[in-house]
This record gives sequence, C-alpha cells and structure tokens, in this order.
Amino acid sequence: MPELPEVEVICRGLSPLLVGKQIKSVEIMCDKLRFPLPNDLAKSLQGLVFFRVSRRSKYLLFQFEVCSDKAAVLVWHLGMTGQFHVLDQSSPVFKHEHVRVNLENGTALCYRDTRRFGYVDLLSLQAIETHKWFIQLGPEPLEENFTVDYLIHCCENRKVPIKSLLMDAHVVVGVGNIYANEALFRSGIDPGKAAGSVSQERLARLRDVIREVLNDAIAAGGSTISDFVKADGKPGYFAHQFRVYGRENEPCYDCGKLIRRRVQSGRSTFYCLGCQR
DNA sequence: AAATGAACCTGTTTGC
DNA sequence: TGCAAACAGGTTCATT
Repeated sequence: MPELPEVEVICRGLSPLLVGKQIKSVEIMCDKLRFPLPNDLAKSLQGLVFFRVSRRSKYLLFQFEVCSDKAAVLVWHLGMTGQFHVLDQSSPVFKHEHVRVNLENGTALCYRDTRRFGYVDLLSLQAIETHKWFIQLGPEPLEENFTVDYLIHCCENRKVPIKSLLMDAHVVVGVGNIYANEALFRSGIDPGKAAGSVSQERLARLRDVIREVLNDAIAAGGSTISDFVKADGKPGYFAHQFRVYGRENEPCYDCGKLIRRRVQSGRSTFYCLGCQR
C-alpha cells in the first residue's frame, strides 16, 4: 500500500494522537506478520510513553520516552496493506487486525494488515543506525543530500531500466511503483530506458520532479487505490492527480495518445508513447 | 556484479 | 454462474 507520501501522512496523523500517551496494554491477535513478532513485544511495550513518531524510508519509527539507559524505538513497516487506526478501545476488532495497543486515555492504536507483508521490531535508538533494514538505505528524496550529482552518479554505466533504479532503495528511498511511474511521466522519460543512457539534463529534471510529485502527494493526503487510509480513517486524494498510473488505454491528458501498460521487473509500468522517450 | 523473477499472503477483478 | 488466472501500494532471496 504505502509509499513515502502515505507513510508520511500516517506519521503526521498519528503523532498528535500518540505523543505523551502511555501504553496500558498490548493485545496480539496474530503473532506472525511477514516475520514473527519480536518476543515479549506486549510486555516490552507496556508502560512506555510515546515521545516521537517519525519516518525513515517507508518505516514508521515510534520513539519512547527514556525510562532506562536504553531508548527504545518501535520500528514498523506496513508492507503492501498495513494500516494504523486510532480508535476507542470499545471499537470492535477489525477483520485482519493483528495488534492493538491500548493507551491510558481509553484510545487504542490498531494495526490491520490483510496480506501480512508488514513487519515490526523493537530496537534501541543506537541499534537503528546499523540495523540491516537501515544500513544500506539511500538518501531521503525530500532531503538536501538527494542531489542531481548524486542521481547522475547512481545512473552511470547502469543498464537497469531507469524506473527500476528509482524504485531501488539503495539509490533513493520511498519511491514505489506509483510515484516512479508518475515522476517519469512528468519528466518525459521512457521508463524502460537504461539508466545510464538518460542525459544529465533529464536526470536533473527527474530529481526535481521526484520531489515535486512526492510533495504534491503528501499535500493531497496520499494515494488511495483501494485500502490506504490515514490515521483518521479517511482516504487520500492524490489518485485524482494520477496522469499514468492505472490509466491503461485511457488518453494521455497532454497528447491524447492512449496510455500503455507493460510489465517491468514484475511490476506494472504505465507510460505515454507520445510524451515519454 | 548486475539484472530478473519468485516468494511471502489475502482479496478483488478479469476472462473463459 | 463458476472457476481459474492475473493482479495489487513492498522487500528479500535465489537464479541467470
């Protein structure tokens, strides 16, 4: 489900609902998501107070107030269909709700994940830096270190399609199938073109457009295809601004030619033959 | 080394 | 109508 904009929107929505609140109890309905849940997760979380909710790549980081020498961070990836809701504790359990964190104020943080591709671990703040989930990640696309020169460097001598390169978290994090397709349309680049054969001028444009499309999506509350919802349970509206994603055989808004779909590295790629070279 | 495809899981849509 | 195949926002592992 979520790419960077969706995780960012969830993060911003959850933060005011959680920060300063203490965990009363944790209910685990299913102990295996993509991986088995960490041992004693419920016991470890009990009594902790949320200090900060943040995001790195597509991971949500729930940081807790320091109550011992080890500052704990709950790291949570939502896979394809993960959702967080904050509800009253009396709310009935959702279908596919796997974890419910009850807070002292009577609300509950509910994790629901139909396909169970999500995963979670409880780490020390220090351990995050070197954890295998984080050690190899590329820069955040919205941060200043995602520069044109860096992107050009990443593309040098690479034969992999430019779209696959954009979706590679070693290069840059947070860009999934939707935003890779949309950014390549906005920059006029054929998604199948070898990364190493895209000109520096067009890579410069691409870098700017990636930031633009992600910011636009965050502003619209993310993209809801079927099941993405924000912390308040409402959908995001960026799907209304899709110009290629999911528009196979529909006319291009710019040139009128029909949007094509092809499968690239196992993922659907949508593009306009008229606008993308 | 680099690139592709399968696997993980469940639900929905599409086509015969 | 029924059933099977294809497809879905991500990541990792195995295979060319």
